[in-house]
Amino acid sequence: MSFTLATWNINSVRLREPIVLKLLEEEAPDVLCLQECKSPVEKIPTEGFAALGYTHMVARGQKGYNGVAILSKIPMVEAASEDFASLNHARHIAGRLENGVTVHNFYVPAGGDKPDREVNEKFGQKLDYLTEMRDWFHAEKPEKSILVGDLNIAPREDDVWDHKKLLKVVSHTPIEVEKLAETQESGGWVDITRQDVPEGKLYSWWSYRARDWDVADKGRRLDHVWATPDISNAGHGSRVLRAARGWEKPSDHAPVFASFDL
DNA sequence: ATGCCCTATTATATAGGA
Repeated sequence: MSFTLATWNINSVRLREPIVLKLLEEEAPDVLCLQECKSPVEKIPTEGFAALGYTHMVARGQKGYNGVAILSKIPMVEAASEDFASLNHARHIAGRLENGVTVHNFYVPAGGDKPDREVNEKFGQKLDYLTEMRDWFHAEKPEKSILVGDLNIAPREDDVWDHKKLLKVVSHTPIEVEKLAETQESGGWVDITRQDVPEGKLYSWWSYRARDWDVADKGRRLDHVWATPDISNAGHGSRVLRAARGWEKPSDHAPVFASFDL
């Protein structure tokens, strides 16, 4: 079977219910992974999603911060939920689809301002979170799996608007890029987005602070779609729905899509 | 690279985002 999946940091699923519905109506991915829902699970507005055919959901939530959810048209059961780095944060949920594919949805800690764990505890937590992800996937040896989410790291030079200017900015520092590579290698994960779009600038996030995000185009590719090697060849059709960054009351992230023919 | 920003909170300033 073939299915399409999207990942989107929504920055409040309740405030942005209208544009979640717009995405589901207009693009109709089979599976939508959301991050930064900023809502307890019981307050996620599921009725409208279900009315569009997204009758399955697995989620973790907390009040005000973090929160991850997977909405699916395909029957799905909860497969895992880890609290890496013991932060007591809702940053990971995994679902197993009826077709046998496991989908991991992550919201990796942003890491604060200064890229130095001695002066910025949050940066240390980000590195520790990635280390524990790495070790977990090393033990888990994932198969027939997809990993998506806001990983809060733009690894490649062409994943940011200016590589040199961002070398000391959290999200693109060499230590984070190396950590992300370790995590990716431990699970054998293939970057599906860059498998499909191997060349050129590609972003999924543009700051709210830029006066004209579209013209300035100072973006970063923080949102990722990975897959295990046994299904990576089935991945295709990757794209960033940049237009969604310009929708009414937008998230600062745009959805990233990929399809799999299995 | 900072920032003319944005969100949730038993809110009315603060913490967090990246």
